[in-house]
Amino acid sequence: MKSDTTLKSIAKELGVSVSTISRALNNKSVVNEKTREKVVELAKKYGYVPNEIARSLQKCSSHTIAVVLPDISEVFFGKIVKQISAVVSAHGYTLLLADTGENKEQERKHLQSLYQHRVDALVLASVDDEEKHAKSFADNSIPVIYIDNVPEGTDLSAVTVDNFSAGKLGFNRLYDAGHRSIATIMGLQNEISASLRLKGFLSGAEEVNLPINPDLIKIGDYKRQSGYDAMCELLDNRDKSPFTAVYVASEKMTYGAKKAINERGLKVPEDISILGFDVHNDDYGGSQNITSIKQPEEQIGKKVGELLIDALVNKINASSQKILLSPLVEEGDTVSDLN
Amino acid sequence: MKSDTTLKSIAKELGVSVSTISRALNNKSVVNEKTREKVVELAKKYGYVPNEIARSLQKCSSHTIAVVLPDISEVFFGKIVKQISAVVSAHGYTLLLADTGENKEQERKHLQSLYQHRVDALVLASVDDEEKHAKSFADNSIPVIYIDNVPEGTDLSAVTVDNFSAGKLGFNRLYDAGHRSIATIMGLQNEISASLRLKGFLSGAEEVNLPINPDLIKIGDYKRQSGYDAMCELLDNRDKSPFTAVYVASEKMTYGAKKAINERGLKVPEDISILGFDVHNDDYGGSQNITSIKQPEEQIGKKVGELLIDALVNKINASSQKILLSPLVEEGDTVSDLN
DNA sequence: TTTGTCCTTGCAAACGTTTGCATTTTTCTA
DNA sequence: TAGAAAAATGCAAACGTTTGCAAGGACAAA
Repeated sequence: MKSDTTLKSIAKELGVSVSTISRALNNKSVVNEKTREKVVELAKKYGYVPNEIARSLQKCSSHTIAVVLPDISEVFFGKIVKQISAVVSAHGYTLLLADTGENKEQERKHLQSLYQHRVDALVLASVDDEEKHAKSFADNSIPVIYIDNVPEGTDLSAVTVDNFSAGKLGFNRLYDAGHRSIATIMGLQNEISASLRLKGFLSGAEEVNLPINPDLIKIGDYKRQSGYDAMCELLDNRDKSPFTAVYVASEKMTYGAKKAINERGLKVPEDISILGFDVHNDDYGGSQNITSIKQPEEQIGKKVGELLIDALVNKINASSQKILLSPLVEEGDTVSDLN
Repeated sequence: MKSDTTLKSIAKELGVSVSTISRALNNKSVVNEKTREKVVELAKKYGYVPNEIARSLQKCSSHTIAVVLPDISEVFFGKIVKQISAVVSAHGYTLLLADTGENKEQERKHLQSLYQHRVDALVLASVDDEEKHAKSFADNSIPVIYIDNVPEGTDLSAVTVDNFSAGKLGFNRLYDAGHRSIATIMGLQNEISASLRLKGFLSGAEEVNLPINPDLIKIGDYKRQSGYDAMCELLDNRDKSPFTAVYVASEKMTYGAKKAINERGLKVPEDISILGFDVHNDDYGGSQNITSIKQPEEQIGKKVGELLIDALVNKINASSQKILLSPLVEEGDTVSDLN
């Protein structure tokens, strides 16, 4: 590969015009077969690699898709990115990745920079309460797809797990197993996804006319420590507010909660049942698989990729698609059946 | 933000030349202060965003860094990417990410495509046994930095944990705790990093004149299942080839091995001590923290970022830097002290 | 007033492509 | 063999910047 070989240099060597070289290499329009052969041969000899930047400028398309995430080291996002990459790279697109560190300001900076790079599309897991920065991509007809945290009432497209259903499914899984005193540890309620999960959970309870003791609802920040702390509070209050099961709404909080239970010498699921959220048992070191409500990351990533290809390659401009994927129950050994 | 506002359109509106607009906005060369103000004001009014593609073409620099990995959903890589992103984005660089799925052909395709995008640098965790594809970046004076798996005797730069030391450190940790029959589960020996770890392990044993029973050396493929399988074999042979501790050379195999032990009703560390590798206890759900040899991901990523900035921004062209970072022991509760 | 200096601005080329249109060459038909 | 149709090629503009060089104007010193 040589980056200093250009259409021009090949043209000069061959004594033909640049246009001919371009056409020969892109085998689009008609070029004399003998000419083409000579061109191709020479291009190979010199290791010609087209300059995508020049191409982008000319075509007004960078063949590039921005992916903006709060934390790429989270397995959840990693798996999604992996799928998106697989789908779009098959169509010649490359990912521009930005990690915002869950910081609103960083997110805005990255968006600005990516806009400057004239990305063809944007996939965004936002931590920003304002939508306008993402919106301005769409205003310039750059497709935007939200994942994970979808602003309420947005016009933009989105692919996520159905968080309301996930909350309800969690409640039902425990209720169906005979649990009637159910605690929960949910995420920060200023995030849409978290608040939907709680709503779903409560709605499940309401449907079966089971009152939920407010003392059994704890809020954490998704980190392991907060799951641990919340669980400790629940356990401390167990005399006053007893419970037989807990639904923990994030992977790391689930681990923290389990740790708190084990530390007190209680057994899972004999003493307390745990239903986790999005636990990656495959990657996980426990001897016991945790029953959990799973987000279908592979599906999310794949769907995002497909929407992107639809928009960019097939030029289908379905404005504002809202894809809600169903959560699943992944069975493990941490929920006991009281029936 | 508007992408259809260009230097030209602002120039026309203001009745001055494009050059002046460019200079005013880049506040490089001298421009009349009043002119600059007018330009800046108009640029803001129209939401002008420079076209990075045009800029790249002109400057022969895309402000873009390629990161090519076998599996972005691995926490190890995720953490590295996060750090690299943090360092380089502060200097205006953006990451182009490619996930090869541990597939040599995919890796080559991605490299080709990234080369085409004229990235300014390449960070590569390779699964390719041939070095030439990466080499051709360097041949065109594009800095290349290997991470994780560094080809033996390469001319290119590299930042990794010192795998030999990691192997030795693992042995010593167990030996110092009084263990004398030490098993190990290592990675596939065609990968340099894995073979170095084994060499380090054996070298540690040799230094203290402790013979290692070859039956106690197992090879896995880094996945959880293979750790489980290898451990089962070790346990099945325990009568013939007894051992009190095992050093498992990857995170997921560590989990698998622990599971195998627990399933047989054996206790860690009372019956068997486990020393893991690169276990992320923070993210991990076990009630017991696993003692392990840690790769300093944050350091790796940070160092890679710094080398990139040195090369790209500070124009220090130190050819072929080999950075070996020291592994650490992260103490947990899975190695018993026999002294 | 002249000369020279400095400040500000414009011109035009360059970066490497693609592509509509015009032009040349070839091939075919009558 | 002329003429037309078809095929192959070239020309030049365009994409949106940056930047070396030159030119213009203002102003001060002589």
